[in-house]
Amino acid sequence: MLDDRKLDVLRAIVEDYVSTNEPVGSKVLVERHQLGVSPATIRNDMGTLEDEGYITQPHTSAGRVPTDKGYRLFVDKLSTVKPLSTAERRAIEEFLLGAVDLDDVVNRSVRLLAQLTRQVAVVQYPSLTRSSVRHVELVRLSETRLMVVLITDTGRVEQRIVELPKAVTEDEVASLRTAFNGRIAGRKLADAASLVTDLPETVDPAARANLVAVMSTLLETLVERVDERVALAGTANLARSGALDFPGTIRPVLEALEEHVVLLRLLGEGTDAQTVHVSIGGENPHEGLQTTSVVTTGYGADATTAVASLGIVGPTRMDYPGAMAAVRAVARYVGQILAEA
Amino acid sequence: MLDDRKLDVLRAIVEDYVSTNEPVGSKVLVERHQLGVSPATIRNDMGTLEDEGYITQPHTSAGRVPTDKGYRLFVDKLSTVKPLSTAERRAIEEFLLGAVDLDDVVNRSVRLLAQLTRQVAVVQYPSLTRSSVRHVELVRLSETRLMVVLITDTGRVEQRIVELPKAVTEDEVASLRTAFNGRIAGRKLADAASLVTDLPETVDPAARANLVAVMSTLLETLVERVDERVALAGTANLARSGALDFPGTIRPVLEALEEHVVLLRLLGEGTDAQTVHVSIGGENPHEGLQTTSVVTTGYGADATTAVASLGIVGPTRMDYPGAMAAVRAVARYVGQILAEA
DNA sequence: CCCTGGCACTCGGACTGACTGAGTGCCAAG
DNA sequence: CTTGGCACTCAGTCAGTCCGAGTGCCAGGG
Repeated sequence: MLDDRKLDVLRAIVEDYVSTNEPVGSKVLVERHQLGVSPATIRNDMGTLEDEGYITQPHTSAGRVPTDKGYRLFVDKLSTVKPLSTAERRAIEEFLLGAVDLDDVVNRSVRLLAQLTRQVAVVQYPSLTRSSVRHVELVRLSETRLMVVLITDTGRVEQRIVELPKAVTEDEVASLRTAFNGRIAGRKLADAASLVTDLPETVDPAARANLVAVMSTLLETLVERVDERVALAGTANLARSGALDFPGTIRPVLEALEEHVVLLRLLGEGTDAQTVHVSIGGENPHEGLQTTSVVTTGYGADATTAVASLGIVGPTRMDYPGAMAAVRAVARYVGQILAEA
Repeated sequence: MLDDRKLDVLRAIVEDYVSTNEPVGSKVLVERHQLGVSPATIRNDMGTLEDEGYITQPHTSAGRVPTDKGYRLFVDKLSTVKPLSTAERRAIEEFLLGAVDLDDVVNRSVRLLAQLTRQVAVVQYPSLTRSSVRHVELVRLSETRLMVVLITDTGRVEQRIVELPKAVTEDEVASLRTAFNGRIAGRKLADAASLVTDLPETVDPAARANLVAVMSTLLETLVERVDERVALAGTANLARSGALDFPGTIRPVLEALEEHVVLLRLLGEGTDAQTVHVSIGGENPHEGLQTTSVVTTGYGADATTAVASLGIVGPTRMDYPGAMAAVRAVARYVGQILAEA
């Protein structure tokens, strides 16, 4: 059905269209690429490509434009990941090395990614449940108020204030602190929940009531913590090509990007640190993102287990090889930095 | 120069233009408002208003549109702050009361403000330097690494990891902790810096080297902490009226909004918790915001001292009375919530 | 002195029709 | 299977026309 030349034609169409933003016709196609045949032949090929649904023409007397399906084929079969230039690599490295803490790492990454791809960049903070506990700190604010501070190995710090049902002394807090840290430090947060539950048996029964309160707060922090944080940058890039890439207005896209729930769902697709996940146009779950493509991948301290995801959002007319390369590269560097911290 | 009727005319022009988004002519003006005179008279008034630079016409055969100067006069002299409906007040209250921690308060506020005004909302996190210290916690991560956690009375928590020049024991950390907290808890962060400096005299000289390291980190946190955080919401509102309000593209505006430095500078203008500050069009320092207006005010636990600012950014063609009322109301509620926490 | 109605003028926006050129689909021949 | 030729379609552009909103100005009246 689709012989090699037709695939070449499709690739050429995608590449030309991405770079020129204009429907591409048979004539310029043979001029710009060495296809070795005449425009008429290309026209025939384009005809079958259109029949198969890979390309379409905006109106009768215009050239062809790739469809979502066409981009999909291009991404899956026709494109090779474009390696970044050494200059780019060095820029990434330098830029990220200056980071002082986790917030800074995330912020720098997201800006960097936006700048590299000239698209909207999204970086998820390292997930709590997928990180391990480095330390739990209990701070006695008053007799009945305790601040629980959770520090993970990815450098993330979360705190919650607990109202205690019963007053505690500084000493009691100290013993709780030791008990907790002895138990769950170094464990995955997901496991920590169960470890905490059977802790009460081993401690002074007098402190039990308070313990339960603290425990439930901890659990709440890690389970009910749906508000996983994300950082966003480069929204101005959406307005770059005028309204050329988006039908009428970028409003629905901006709205979708403001819903962190939506973003997290997008990022959820690419939890694997090895592969780069691409979601094109209509493949996206969210209504407002039907005209966009999303390129994501996971990142983490080691290559196998991802602690979170990052990626970009842009028009379907996007430089996929470049975007995929940038996303992958930034993910690797971020993972590396996390591993060092 | 400008008698009462001319001012009435200006007010009418601003109000009509804001609601219809169309240049307003003399005829519709007398139809929609009870001015008691004929269109011809209005035309004369409009003529002088134009001579004075308060209004302008986009092209010859069109109606008039307010200039920045016109909006300025309107805001200063002609508008009365529109009180919010009780339904709106209740909505604000309900929405903010559900907040669980500082992050939540800020996020809810910014979304609420965006929704109320249908503009871009900006909320600054309570400033570190203007808050007081509730507690300083030192966590010994390893022999030479210490985590410093700073908790303010506004509920903000900041942490930094310090590399110590010399190993410390758990006991030494404990004594440092007590020394710090006895010294600076309850003081303004701005004062804390000086209090810490003369601390060394009173402590075990052996711990000095470490102390200096910790101290400088603390200072760094509060002084060099230029990266005051801000939350942003409602950017999709910029794309609402198409490109009607912004010449060509909203890109420069989006770009400006991504620069947190710019945002902070905008918010810096309105540090007073009593008054609402309005900056119109060309009055804005930043290039990309020449076509926007900014409405800000300070907020804080009590009415006199503001710990941070919040506000909105929108096109100069904006419902100023409504925006000012919403900004003020949200600021008050946020202040109230902070006072309770 | 100010207000008013009348009138000529300007000019953007909408509509029309003609033309151009890019691009296609199809067909018959190599 | 490829190719050149040809008729066809249609978006975009340009010029011309018309309409109406809105203005500025002026002379007359309270």
